[in-house]
Amino acid sequence: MTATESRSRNPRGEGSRLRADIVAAAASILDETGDEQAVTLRAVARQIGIAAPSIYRHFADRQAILVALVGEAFAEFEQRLRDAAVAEDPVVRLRAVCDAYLEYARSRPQRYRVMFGGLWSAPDAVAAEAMTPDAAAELGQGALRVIAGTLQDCVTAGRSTSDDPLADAVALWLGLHGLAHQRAVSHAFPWPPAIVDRLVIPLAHLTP
Amino acid sequence: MTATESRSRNPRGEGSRLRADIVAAAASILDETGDEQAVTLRAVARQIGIAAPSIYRHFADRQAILVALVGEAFAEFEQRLRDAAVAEDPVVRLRAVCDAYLEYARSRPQRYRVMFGGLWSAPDAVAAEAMTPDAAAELGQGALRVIAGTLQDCVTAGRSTSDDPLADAVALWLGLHGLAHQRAVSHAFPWPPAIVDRLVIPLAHLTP
DNA sequence: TGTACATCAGTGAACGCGCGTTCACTGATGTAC
DNA sequence: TGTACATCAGTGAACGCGCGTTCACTGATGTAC
Repeated sequence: MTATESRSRNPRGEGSRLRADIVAAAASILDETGDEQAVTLRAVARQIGIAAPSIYRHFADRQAILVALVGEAFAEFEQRLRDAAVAEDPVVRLRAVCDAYLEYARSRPQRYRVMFGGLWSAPDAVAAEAMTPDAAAELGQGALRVIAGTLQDCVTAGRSTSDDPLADAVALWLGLHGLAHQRAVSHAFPWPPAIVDRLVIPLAHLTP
Repeated sequence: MTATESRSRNPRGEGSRLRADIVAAAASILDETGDEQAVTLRAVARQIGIAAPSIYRHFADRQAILVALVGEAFAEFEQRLRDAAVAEDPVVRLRAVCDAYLEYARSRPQRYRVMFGGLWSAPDAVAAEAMTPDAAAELGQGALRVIAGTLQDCVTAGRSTSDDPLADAVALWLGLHGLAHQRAVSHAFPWPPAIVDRLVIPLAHLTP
């Protein structure tokens, strides 16, 4: 969290490197403190070792940093799901996607919380045009499409009895989200054994 | 949000009325702004029409107000679920409990978000002894017990094939929580029809 | 090859703000004698 | 019945703090001529 002090100015034309550093610092502060309010311009600047006003060259305001952070996080998240969907067997593939989903949330609980935490429902963000309602609605849809596609494959292969894979993908996602979110939030919850199976198998209508 | 100004001092021995007013004001600020950071001592004091330091007679600090607010909210929440569990038929009863759960979250989305939002996972709250880890873990367990009891009744009546009603109650709760939380957070999500059925029926293993 | 100049990345000081909290206090009201 | 006093509910001014943001700036580096 302390400034590195060793930072030297970027060469000309590569000033946008600082932009990446800012987003990375914001992510690291968020992961460490677990509090999006702790991601202040000054905290970010301290961590990188720059003066706070330097941020304005790259972001319009504080909110814009968080918007960029969440955008990148969703892209990485979706990629993890895609990378997990490799097995031949569609049921194995679906289970791997679900595990990747939960593993992402477990490895970055605070980031997950903010991604799905309604940063966007706050009047501020949208009103300040940091993010359009359309863009906000699109976030996470990519991840949902991965789940829906894999579930569709299970149905096609006769391994799921879902009568509406798209709708059931939403239900399955809600179950995963409930678990991921509750895990991110509570350290002491007494989870029953095989809780993931108890969500995935019925929600995906997998046949034995 | 503006001060009433008409408030007059409580009679002797009933100073604790102000305590209730403080919690109510905090709840109203939270519901209106959707931001727990907006629940400041000064905002609460403004809303009630008192001076900010008057709060210290009733609460040790800012965090204590939020702890009291969440405690009351959970008690009310649990009562709603109990009140909903009246039907003779256990499946109807279970469905009514689930509907009451979702209705509570829909009517008080911001309060729901904070209740389950990990106010407690933040180092601050527990470290500041505003709340013990045990007390934090107990929150929401009452609501879970209502769901588990009703699901058990469904099994006993031969209307659910769950092999472990307590574990499946957790799974069902996670599904409800995922839906309630996502609804609280996103205004624009394209919900498929009958999403509640798609969660409750499979997670509770209800038989047709 | 030299030089004036434009561009770029980033700085340091300062602003006004709302906040949590502390402090010594005020003034009404009940109670002991 | 009167009165001194303790208790109680709440106040007003002030503190130091970290914040987002603005402003005029610095100094290195590439480029046009």
